[in-house]
Amino acid sequence: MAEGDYAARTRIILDGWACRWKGLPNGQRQITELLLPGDICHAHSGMLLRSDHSIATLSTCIIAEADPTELTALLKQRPMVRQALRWSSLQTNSILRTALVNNGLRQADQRLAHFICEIWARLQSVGLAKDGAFSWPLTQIDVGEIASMTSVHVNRTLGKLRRDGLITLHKRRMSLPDMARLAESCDFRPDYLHLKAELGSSDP
Amino acid sequence: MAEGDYAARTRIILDGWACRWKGLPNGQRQITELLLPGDICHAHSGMLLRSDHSIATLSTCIIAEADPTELTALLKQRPMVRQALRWSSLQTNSILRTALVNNGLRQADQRLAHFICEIWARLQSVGLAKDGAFSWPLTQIDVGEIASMTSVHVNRTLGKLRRDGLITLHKRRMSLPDMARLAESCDFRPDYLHLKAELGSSDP
DNA sequence: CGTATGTTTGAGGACTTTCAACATTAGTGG
DNA sequence: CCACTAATGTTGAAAGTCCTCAAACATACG
Repeated sequence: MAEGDYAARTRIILDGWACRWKGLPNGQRQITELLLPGDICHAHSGMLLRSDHSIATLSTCIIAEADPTELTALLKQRPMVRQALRWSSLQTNSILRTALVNNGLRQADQRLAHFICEIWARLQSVGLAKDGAFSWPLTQIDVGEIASMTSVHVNRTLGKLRRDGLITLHKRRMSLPDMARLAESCDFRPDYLHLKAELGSSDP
Repeated sequence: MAEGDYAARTRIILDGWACRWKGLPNGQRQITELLLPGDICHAHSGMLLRSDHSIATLSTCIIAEADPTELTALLKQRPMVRQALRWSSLQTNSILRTALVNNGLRQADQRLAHFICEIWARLQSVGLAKDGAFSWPLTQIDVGEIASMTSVHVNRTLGKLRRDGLITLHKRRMSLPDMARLAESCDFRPDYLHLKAELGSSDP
């Protein structure tokens, strides 16, 4: 989907990684959010807003598409589904705010560490991270466009995290030997993801 | 309102400027959004989420508070109000994404220029900017916490914009002598605010 | 009118970028 | 299955942007 398009159907990522991004006339790009398996793509249905950003896949993906009329019906009948969509929008909001803090305040090493922690937590919550290890399809260029730094500096910074024994990254696979130390190094506190506790409270 | 609080009542800013912000243990702060007159404060009602950020005023403010039960009733009866709230949430989203691009990709002068343009556009849309001039209650420290830079660098950068004849800032009043050149200097395109066109389409 | 808050300016240093070259990996077609 | 080409990763040196520290100045508030 490209910037300026009218919001398309609601989609859900079943497998693979995608992202939302915005570009500048000079060619620079900024990835604003990662879309991981289980994430909802557009919940704009019915608002007829022009999208202000683009969406792209970062790996091969399997994506489910919701039929608009059925979705509307579902939303009328099932308040919990409506609530889930609203929850998703608030979580997105919260993740965006945290990204702003992360990219704005922390410097390279802590910034990447925090980003890695977030991915870990999100994948963990959908069962895709076992023993602190998970698939990592991102190139260093991708990471640069997420963390607002050049791929060269991403490379050097990942090297530092490696030398510090905080991460192992090989063949598109990331593993975190010492999760506690990594989280502490960048003050990662997963509250902002609203993952466990709130999922429980929305059960009844 | 402070981080960790449970989301409070829905409020609307009638006059003055406020903001949402997050802090780091070392004392650094990042302002993630400005709340201008007409903006809605929390539309989280009923979700019982812990807030992941704090809210503060940046000037003296006049704020309206909505009665939770009346608001719930209103939302049931008036689909347009519900739509307006959803629209507000999407706009917030969009503004956050643009801030991420702005702070991440542009450098100091263009970054501040773009920020100033955004404020102008938002104030303009609620009738608070006449002839490209408007109230500017922010200190340079505030601006630094918005744009992720030190107040010293904000000072030097504002000086540059002044010398370039792009802004005039005196006694808490900002005016933009050459709006077109300012907007062009930072590639400001207000689409992402979804201001005019969409307000029209939600009229019927 | 004094004190706290905010602005302005200088010099030096730190982090990050840029440019460039080279090594490695992944993808494609024979 | 291998060979070849494009994409990605890695490393060095130099330059820039921005930050830190510090002090002087202006402004706002009680």
